[in-house]
Amino acid sequence: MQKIKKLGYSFYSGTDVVKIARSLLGKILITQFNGIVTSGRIVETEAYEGVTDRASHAYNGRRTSRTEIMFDRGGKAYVYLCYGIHHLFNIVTNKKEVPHAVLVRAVEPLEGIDAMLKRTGKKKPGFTLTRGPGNVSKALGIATSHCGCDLQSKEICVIDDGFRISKNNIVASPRIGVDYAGEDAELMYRFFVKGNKYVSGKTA
DNA sequence: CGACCGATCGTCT
DNA sequence: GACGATCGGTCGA
Repeated sequence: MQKIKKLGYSFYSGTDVVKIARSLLGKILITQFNGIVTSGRIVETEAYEGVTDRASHAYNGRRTSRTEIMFDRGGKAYVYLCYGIHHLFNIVTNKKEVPHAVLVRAVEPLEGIDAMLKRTGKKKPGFTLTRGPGNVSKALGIATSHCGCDLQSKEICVIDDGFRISKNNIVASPRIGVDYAGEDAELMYRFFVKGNKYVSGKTA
């Protein structure tokens, strides 16, 4: 039996969001809504570095009712609607008033695959089930109504089950879909597990 | 394959 | 009134 522990505030309150995004690879994201448990191992993340990052919703200190939760302490969920269809799940990091966040772009399904199939309307488990941020939220049942949810709660949390990914199996790349961010679009703020079939976009 | 396109709506200008 | 931190289907090479 390996050691399993829920990630706490000390993990999320770290000041280096890029490092946290990398550390989240291999951790397990669990949701429990209405008694239904679904979980998956995180295999792809992106860091959004708040006020200095043109790709971030909080760039230049932009603070609105939508982005308000990012200014809270690390360890909260930031969920927002993209393209009117997709609910994207982010983890708020750093201290209060520092709006850093990590977008979870892909997980590898573990528990509750039946529930995931039901939620996504897919018939068979496949690599597209939890590939890409829209699909992750859909499969795990995360919606904008969960924005602000505390990751110490039983509804949404991340655990470390002792699984480790070796350094040479972690790849860094520019983020996806942020071409509007100018030079910041080139930052190597995306991390994923080399060769994992659930990783979205180009895996080179 | 890759390129293109429609869906769909809250948020910000 | 325009526009996304997207997805999946379709079309053509």
